[in-house]
Amino acid sequence: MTSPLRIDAQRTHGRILQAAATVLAVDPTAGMDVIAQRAGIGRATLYRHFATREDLHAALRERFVGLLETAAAASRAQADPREAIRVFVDAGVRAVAESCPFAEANSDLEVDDRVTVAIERAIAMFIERATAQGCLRAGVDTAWVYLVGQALIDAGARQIALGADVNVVAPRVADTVAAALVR
Amino acid sequence: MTSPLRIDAQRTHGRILQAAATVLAVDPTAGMDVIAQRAGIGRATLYRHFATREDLHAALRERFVGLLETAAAASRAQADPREAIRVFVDAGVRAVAESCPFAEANSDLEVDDRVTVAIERAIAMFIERATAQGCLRAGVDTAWVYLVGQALIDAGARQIALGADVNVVAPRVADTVAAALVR
DNA sequence: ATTATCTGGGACACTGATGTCCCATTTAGG
DNA sequence: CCTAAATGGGACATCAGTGTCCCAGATAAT
Repeated sequence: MTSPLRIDAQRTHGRILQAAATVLAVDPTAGMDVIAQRAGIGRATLYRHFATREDLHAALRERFVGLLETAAAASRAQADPREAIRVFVDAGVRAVAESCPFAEANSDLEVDDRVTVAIERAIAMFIERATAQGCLRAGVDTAWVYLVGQALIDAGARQIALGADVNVVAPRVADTVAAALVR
Repeated sequence: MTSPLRIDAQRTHGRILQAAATVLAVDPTAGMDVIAQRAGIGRATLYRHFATREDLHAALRERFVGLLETAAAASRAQADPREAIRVFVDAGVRAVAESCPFAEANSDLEVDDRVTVAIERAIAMFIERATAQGCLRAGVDTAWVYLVGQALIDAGARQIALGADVNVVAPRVADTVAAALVR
């Protein structure tokens, strides 16, 4: 039906996503004009690719879901719970950093079942293995892992959007989360 | 010069601050009408007490600064670094929960020197003592303490605004931050 | 009881962000 | 080279949030 995008249009599409991710990570209320400027294109062109701010969010979210599900799978493959949480958080930081949209009034994510499902499965498996191994800190349950993980991942991703090096920040956040939850 | 407020007006003033704190903690972009409604008053009355949204922010920030400086003092009094960070974070969660929403595009706080000064002094002392005692985790510096502390304090405060019990959340956040930074 | 203060609510102007449309120009692809 | 697709940029309507004003009614203070 729809003919494939011309290659320059595909590039533009990607540039927009990238720009939106970094801009919105720092200021979730930034206007479309700011995003367009960051992407180096006109505002009208931005609207040709995403008819609505909400559409742009959806696209970002879609990319995020993919990255997150991959991360969850990689995490599951780890036998050691410490390593599992580390892998998941590391990937989570990268995912948020280049797909943004946690910040946008958390409401966005709760809408998408796939996100919560992927996260909660990963957390459940982590807790199970950590409990079996007796290294889970007292009082840590699913909700707390979720809270701590989300808070630190978001903070790390913001640093990256601000110019910090992903390969420094991501592992560091992962270590910190692991330290916070496991002894 | 200015005659003191009538007692019902004082009550209203307090109700506004309280309402603003809880509403903005959940959604920093919430409109003045939402805050007024939460406070159980009319929008016009809200503007009689705070001529500008920025004025309301300033008032919240002022309350926040006071609570934070008290917290910093209490933290300094603790000899054990673990206890010092715990005390500071616990008070920090309560301060954010009932005063100022960090979230509001972090820019707000960076403007106020007193906040950063109080925080950085507390952190510096913590790091110094923890280093002397050799219990600081590898790679933890001032910036990282700041990042981790802010992220978890904000997350905890949001839970409280959402209805969670302060006396459960605050100590828990404090323990988690301590675990994340000290071994 | 009387007055000054406080409040509720509606009407209004203003501003900034959103989304649409159009036209001239550039660029990819057959 | 030639056509269709993509872009830049400006003009425009719309809408939501902000802040102002006014008036009638309620409430505290003396």
